[in-house]
Order: sequence, then structure tokens, then C-alpha cells
Amino acid sequence: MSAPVGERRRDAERTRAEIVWVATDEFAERGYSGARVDEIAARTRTTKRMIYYYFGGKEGLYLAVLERAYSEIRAAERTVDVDHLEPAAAVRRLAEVTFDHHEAHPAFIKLVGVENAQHAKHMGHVAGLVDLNSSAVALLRNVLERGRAEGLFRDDVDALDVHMMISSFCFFRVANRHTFGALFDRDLLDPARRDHYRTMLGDLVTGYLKR
Amino acid sequence: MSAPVGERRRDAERTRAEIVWVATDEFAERGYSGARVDEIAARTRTTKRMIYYYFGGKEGLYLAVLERAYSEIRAAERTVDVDHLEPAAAVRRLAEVTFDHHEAHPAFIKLVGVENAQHAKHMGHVAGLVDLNSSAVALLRNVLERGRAEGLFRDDVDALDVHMMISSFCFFRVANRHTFGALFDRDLLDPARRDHYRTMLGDLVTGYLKR
DNA sequence: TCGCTAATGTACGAACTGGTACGTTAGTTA
DNA sequence: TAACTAACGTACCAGTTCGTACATTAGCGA
Repeated sequence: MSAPVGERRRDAERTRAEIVWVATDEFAERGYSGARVDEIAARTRTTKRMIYYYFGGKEGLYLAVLERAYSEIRAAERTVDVDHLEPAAAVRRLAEVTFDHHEAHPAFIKLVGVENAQHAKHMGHVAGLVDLNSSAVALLRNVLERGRAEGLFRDDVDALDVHMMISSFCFFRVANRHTFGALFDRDLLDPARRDHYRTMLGDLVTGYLKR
Repeated sequence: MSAPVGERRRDAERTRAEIVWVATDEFAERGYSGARVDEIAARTRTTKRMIYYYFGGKEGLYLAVLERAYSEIRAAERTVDVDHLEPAAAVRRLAEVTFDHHEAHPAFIKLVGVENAQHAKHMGHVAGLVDLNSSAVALLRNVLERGRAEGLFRDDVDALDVHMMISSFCFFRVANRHTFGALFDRDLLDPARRDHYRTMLGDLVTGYLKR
């Protein structure tokens, strides 16, 4: 925020963070092979040398980017408190949180696409990722269990399937907005239609769960 | 199929087709910038020179790939005949066709991802694409209209929204199978679960439409 | 205040990669 | 059958891009 121009300051943490920040945007926007190490360096206040100093290379930097991106979701997901809501409302709330999160983090969505394009071969190298996402599904599993116990939900639904259903809708809306817009002349991210889609997702999921 | 090795044959059409075929796979697998012109040439029975001769360059080749990929869906979609089915069954049938098509054409799904990564900037250059996809939605619109007229469906649903809903599910399952598998240890394309997901999609959509 | 090391900057190289100049051959047509 | 053109192959270039060798400085601890 206040780095004196032309003066050399030593601040390892800031340098690291700034590199990861810029790289996130660059990898998300241009893909793994499309991203240029020189370009990332140019957009930071430091040099390419630092990327190799801190991250070893392009791949190491990409790994750091993936790790940070996923840690940020974790923080967002933790804010959800659904225990005091009735089952249907809780499911709807969870879907909305995913909906909002996807919309607010297009760069993350793009990274998911980039990682899939590489058959998720880097994901295994990011520690704690699995536990992280599993816990998110566990939350949903509990709600479904409650709904079943109260006789409100079908008893043949799997939490992971519901999670997939919710993610599909939210992911597609953000990830494919360009081709969808080009083909059907409809901007899926138009703010005027935001509430419509949010409600639609809730209806879709709760409608599926009701017995 | 029977090109004599080491012998020079002139067959413009075959050469063109083979280049596009290989390039489809290469662009889908490695993305636009990740794909290598030399690599594509090496995997054909001709040389890099021919790519420039027929397509002008990397971008021209990519355009040809996009065009062919979309034309192939058109053919598939035309096989659907839903007029003799009752509305709910017709919608389910349309969803299943999309489901099957996505599963059978992973390279196409990847190309959609690649094109979105580039903000769909090439799509406009492929003639007839918009009409093509619009007609697919028109089919769905007719069925929904029938359902509404018979008092079976809600009257506030938009055909394009339903199309999006269906595509989301099918697209996600194929496009994100790698990260999903890595995070949750579930293979979304496991043949043993195929029918389950197909039925689930049908239930999901028809459930949403019912009033 | 004087080293000592983490942190940073500069310059450069080797390999890669899209693209092209130029030569050659197959098949058609006058 | 001679000439002409579409189709094809070879060799190469110029720009790019990841990575590194080497020089330099900031700030901390003795």
C-alpha cells in the first residue's frame, strides 16, 4: 500500500503475497501454460528472480496459488450456521452460500477449470484440501439427516449428490457465461437476474428433496 | 484408412480432415496456448506446412475445430423426436439426450471450457452457431408450452433457464470430474453410477417444472 | 559498527515455437 | 505428352519464455 518507489525495501511476506495475488489472476485468466512468468513478475513490484527464489518455478507458484484459493473458501464456508433453521430452509441457505461464493470469486472458478484441464494432477500436492471439502459436505449430510428424521425429505438422497447438484448450477453460471451469452444472448451474471437464479436454485434443490 | 506409407498421395480432403481431427483432441486436451502446432502436425500423416496451407495458422485451425465440433452436436440433436411424448416424458427425454451427448463427447466439453477461458472471442467467427443452438432451445420451448397448456407445468418457467439447468448438470459431471474425484473420491463418470445420475437429472428437472 | 545472510536486482542463455522461404511432386488438362 | 497448378516436404528463422549465474543491498545480531 505504501511502498516507496525506487527504494529497496525488504519485506519477504509482502513480496510473497503480492506474487501469489498477481499469479492467481494470471493463471485464472490465461491458464497454466498461457500464464507467463515474466508477465506475472512485471505486474508485481518485484522481479522474476523472486518467483524462483520463493516458489522454485512456475509450477511451485501455481501450487501456492491453488492452496491459497482453497483456503479462502474454507473461511467463507465456516460462516454458515444452519442448525437453527428447519431442514428445507437450511438446504436453501447452503445453496445460496455456494451461489454467492461462486459469483464473488470468478478467479477461483476459473482455477477449478484450469486444474481440471490438467486432470487435477496438482491437487494432491495441496495438503488438507480433501478434509476441507469433506467437512463442507458433512454439514449438508447432517441437514439431510434431520430432514429425513422429520419425514420431510426423501430417504434415498445422498449428500454428495446434492452437493454436486448445487455446485453444477453455480459453477456453470459463472464458468460458461461467455459461450452461453454468445449463443443465447443472455448474460447469466446480469445483476437484474441474480435473484431469479438464486431463487431458482433453491426451488430446484428443495423440490428434489421433498418426498 | 489405407494410405501407403512412404508414398506421396494427393488427397486434400483427407489431409484437411485428419488435421482437424487431431487438432480437436490437442486443443481440448491442452488448451489453446498449450496446444503445439508442431505436435499436431507430428500426429498427422502430413506436415506442419499443411496446417498453414489449409488453415492459415494456429487460430484458423482452432476455428475450424470449433466449427466441426458444434456441427456434430447439431446432427445428434436432430435425432430427437419428442412430439409424440407427453410433456414430462419429453422433457426427461431431452435431458437424457444432453446427458448422453455430454458423456459421449468429452473433447467437446473441454473445448467449451477452452472457449470460455478466452471469453468466447472466437465463437462469433463461426457462422450459423447461434441459429443452431437457438433451435435446440425452441424445441424445449414447445414442450414446455404444451405442458403449461395441459395444466401440468408451472407457468413461470423459461425454456432457456431449463436448458441451462440441464446443461449445468451434464457439463459439470464431465468437466469437473477430476477435481471432484480428487476432493471427494467419487468418480462421476463411473459406469455403475451412470443410470443413477441420469435418473436424478430427470427427476430434478421434471420435479422443478411440476406445479 | 561491523560483518553476515536473507532478500533483491540485472543480464543473459538455451530451448522452444509459431511462422515462412523455397523446392518438389502428383495429377489434370490442353 | 508437355505444361501447369494444387498439394506437399524440408530447412530455417525470429521472437518468445523458462530458468539461472552473478552482483548488490538491507537489516539484524554480535
